[in-house]
Amino acid sequence: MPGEYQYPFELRHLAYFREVARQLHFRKAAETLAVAQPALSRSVAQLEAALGVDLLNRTRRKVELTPVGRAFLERIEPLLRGLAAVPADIQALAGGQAGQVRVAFTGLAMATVLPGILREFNRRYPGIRVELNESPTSAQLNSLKTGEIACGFFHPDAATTPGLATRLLLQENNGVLLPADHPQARAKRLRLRDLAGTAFVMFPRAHNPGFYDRVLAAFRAAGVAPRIADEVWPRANAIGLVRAGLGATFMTPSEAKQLPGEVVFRPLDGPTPESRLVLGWRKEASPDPALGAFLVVAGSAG
Amino acid sequence: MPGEYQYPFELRHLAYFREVARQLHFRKAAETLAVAQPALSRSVAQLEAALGVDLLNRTRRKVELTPVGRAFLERIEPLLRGLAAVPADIQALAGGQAGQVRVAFTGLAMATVLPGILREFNRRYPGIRVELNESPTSAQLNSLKTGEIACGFFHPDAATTPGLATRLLLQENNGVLLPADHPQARAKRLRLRDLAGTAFVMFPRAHNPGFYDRVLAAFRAAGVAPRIADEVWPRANAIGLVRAGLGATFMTPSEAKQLPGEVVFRPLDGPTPESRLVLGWRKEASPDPALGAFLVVAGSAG
DNA sequence: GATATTGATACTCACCAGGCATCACAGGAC
DNA sequence: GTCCTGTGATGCCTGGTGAGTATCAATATC
Repeated sequence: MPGEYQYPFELRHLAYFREVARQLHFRKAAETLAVAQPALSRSVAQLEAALGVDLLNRTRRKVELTPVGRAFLERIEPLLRGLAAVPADIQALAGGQAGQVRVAFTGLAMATVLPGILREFNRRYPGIRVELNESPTSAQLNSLKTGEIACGFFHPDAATTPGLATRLLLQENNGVLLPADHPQARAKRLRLRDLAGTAFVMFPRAHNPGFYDRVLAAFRAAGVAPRIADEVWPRANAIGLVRAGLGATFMTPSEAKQLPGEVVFRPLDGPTPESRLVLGWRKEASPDPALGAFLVVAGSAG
Repeated sequence: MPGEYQYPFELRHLAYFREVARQLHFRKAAETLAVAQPALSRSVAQLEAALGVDLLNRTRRKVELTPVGRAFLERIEPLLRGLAAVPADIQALAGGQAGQVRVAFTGLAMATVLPGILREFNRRYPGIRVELNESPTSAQLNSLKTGEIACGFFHPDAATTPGLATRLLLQENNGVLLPADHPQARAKRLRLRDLAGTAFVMFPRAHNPGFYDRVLAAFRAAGVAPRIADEVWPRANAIGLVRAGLGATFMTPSEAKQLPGEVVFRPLDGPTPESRLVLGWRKEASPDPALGAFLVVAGSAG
């Protein structure tokens, strides 16, 4: 039956036998093990009795392994070594000194807060590996629920998912990113209605319906019919399309700071959609220590 | 310090925890383990205390693994499975139902008793693998001393090596194996002096000086000067050389029975060297059980 | 043959794993 | 709300056993 206690020995027996097998000398092995020699003799004898097998050949003057004893030793040694390493590894894991965090992010996060957080995190927790995956908000919410990711940088919708904790990292009104040769590229400040007729590069609505709808609402408020040219993902490609002159796109000032030339960023006066970036994770009784470490760093950097 | 007892837990703790982690239910796990629930609770609590880490998250209504607990479980499961398999494997080994025997042999053995022994051994001990190596007598004696082989079929010299047990398997006077077109091939019986001038194929003297010298002694007794054409090893090649007409060679009747045509075997009257084949192994306090099984079969077949 | 070395044995003790009884708490039923 | 049931933890006691001390028995060395 699986699960039933099935070991005719304890680790003590195995470790004692191993030491005797190494030294082939009960007294010396007993000293190494910090135990009295009779206790060692009995423990090994018990092990042999439990297995129903002779492991050692004792004359009064010398001890040697039987062939079966040698085979037994070879079998248990790697297992004992494996078990010996477990406590330290687990403690490192629990102390947040080892392990991994799976993190999802959107393009905005990568263009703003994420690089700094990662740099700081790697400095403070070199033992923890961070697994990064760009992923739209909607997919992140799913992955959080299934446990596929430990936390995610995403754009919060109106409805907060229960069981999820979030921390606001960024909240900015969007401006527009224009090709350098756009007619309005000279203007220092713009309003949405100045951009009637300009094609916009968006992302698929399902990825973040909240923001998508705020964009449409801003157009409506400005009395302009939106012209959506392409929907593209991931985010970096949208910037590429703007750079290629295919259209404009919405962008926060923080993100725009990172961009090299050939495109111009202009803030928008009047109605303009707002972007919010949050870091979200599951509320849990015993959070993953590696995640805990990540949250600390992300919090102090935010 | 290597060798010191370094485990903050016993197998019991690990097996108990594993069962609780599987069922996520202390009472059910306790039943499976045939132990009372309080004992199980305390054992797991001890394990957590020893590691200084929370492995389980207990509310009064449900139990779940912490992330660290999951990592711990994943670490110990393969090790526990490995240890669980050890006793049965070792007992099979000790019972001679598994394992391997390294066996060396000379050409004479392979041409006479060895195939039958192997057939019978494989039938009776299908779990034991036999590792075979053709090897001259002198090399076998060395390999026996070093433990490189468990037993060997070889040709005993006058001096028996101490610590070695042997069993005589074959003792026959040699005849000669002649090419089919040899002048004396028609004669039913021969004496050594009839073969004066015939070239003989031998083996390097160092491989079995005892027999080599008995050959020379037989020539001397017959008043014939030996003519050694080639020295070749392994044995099968000598027969090939005879078949090719390059010379004659000494051979026992048992071995000659196995040979197909193009060569003729003739017994020798008068002085003729004697071949002895023995099976030899180290005398040991605790012999390898796989070897023991092999010796039993080889004994009943001999 | 005397001596030293070494593993096994006898005896005792202290510890602790395990059992039983019970508690404390959380959910569900109504 | 109240009761009931199911759950893991706690308190207490006992039997088993691992470990220590003293000693024995056997063998190799001189």
